[in-house]
Amino acid sequence: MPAQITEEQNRQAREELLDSAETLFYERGIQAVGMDQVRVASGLPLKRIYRLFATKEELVVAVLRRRDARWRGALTARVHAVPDARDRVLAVFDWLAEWFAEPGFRGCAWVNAFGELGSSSEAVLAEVRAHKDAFRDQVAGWVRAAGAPAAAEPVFLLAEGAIVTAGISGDPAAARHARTAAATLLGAH
Amino acid sequence: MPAQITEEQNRQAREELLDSAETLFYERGIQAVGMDQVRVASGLPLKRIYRLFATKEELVVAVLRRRDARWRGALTARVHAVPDARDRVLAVFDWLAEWFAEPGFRGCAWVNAFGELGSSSEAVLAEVRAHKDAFRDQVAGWVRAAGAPAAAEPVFLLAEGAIVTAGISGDPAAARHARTAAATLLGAH
DNA sequence: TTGCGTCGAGAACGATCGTTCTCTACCTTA
DNA sequence: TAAGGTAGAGAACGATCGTTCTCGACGCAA
Repeated sequence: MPAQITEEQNRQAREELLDSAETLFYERGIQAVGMDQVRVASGLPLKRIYRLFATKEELVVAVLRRRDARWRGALTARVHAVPDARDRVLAVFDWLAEWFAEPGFRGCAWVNAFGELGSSSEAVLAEVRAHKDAFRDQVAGWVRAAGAPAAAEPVFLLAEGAIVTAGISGDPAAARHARTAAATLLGAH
Repeated sequence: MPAQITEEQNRQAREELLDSAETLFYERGIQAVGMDQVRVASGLPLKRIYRLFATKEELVVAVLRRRDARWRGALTARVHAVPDARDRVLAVFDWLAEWFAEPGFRGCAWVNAFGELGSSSEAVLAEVRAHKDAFRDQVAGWVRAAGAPAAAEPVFLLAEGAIVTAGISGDPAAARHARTAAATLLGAH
């Protein structure tokens, strides 16, 4: 064991830290999780955690940013596996349905973060808005490619409504209803 | 001033307390507001606050419950002022648009509460679910009356999506987009 | 081998939280 | 008028928070 910590070790510790923090924050809420619980879950000394992220707020932002990349990346992969442009839009809701059915699904991490910190942390608010804008742009691109540009915003709103509703009610059926409505808005085939 | 507090005084103090707490909770978030700030804003002694509500959680639930009655009451009044069944459904989105444009609009108080306390307070979670179920039932009733029962859930999802989107982005335009989509889902006139 | 610098483990700090307690004043009733 | 009980004001309590500091251990350069 070297006395100096290598760059590679830092990257690995960073990932483990983000893994632990993301799980805890999503399960229990951000404010409900203390840095000491993050320390226990990650197995990293508090000192090391604070060397990687100067404040809890920075850690929260990093968690959200990495989750955004993974979440939208998975969505894109799933959608791009579908050839037909119209079916691609509907695949968004199929993907949402699977997400809703996952054990431990607790709604949208960004909406939850907004509810917790949107009014007290500018950095978190900016991260939440960046994620939503990016998601909206993705959806809009696929809807336009399906030849129904006017449906872009409504389809995005249906997705948002389904996510928040499934999160609160715990019922994944919202994805099905949103999918049907999206199909209607895209126009008859 | 009597030494004993009358029932009427208790009711009035309760309302003032709920007014102050609701404003603070909505503006800054529930966890971010201490009971001492509630005391200052309401002008009531801490002792009296705790005689009206045994815990902060009880106060939060009472705030949400009263807000639900007022919020859905205002919505109903606005919708019932419209005679045509189809226009009634669209009036929901007109009402939302006005709400979004109000200064200090910060999204859905129940969704925000869910994000903050949904995982740690059973009572708050139940209150949030009760509100969303009631709102969904209202919307569904109006949509069915407009002769498009299949559109009930999609219209509800559009409303939810518009609320959460307007809250995060700060842009009231979501109501307009949702309204247009709802009109389409209700069928051509 | 001897310092030097950085590490991990965990105590400690100051602030703040929800909640309760103390104490004084005053109204009510006999 | 005297006694009793309840009010308000605010200190106090114990817990917990994010963050920092202490301290002993250990790898590395000289």
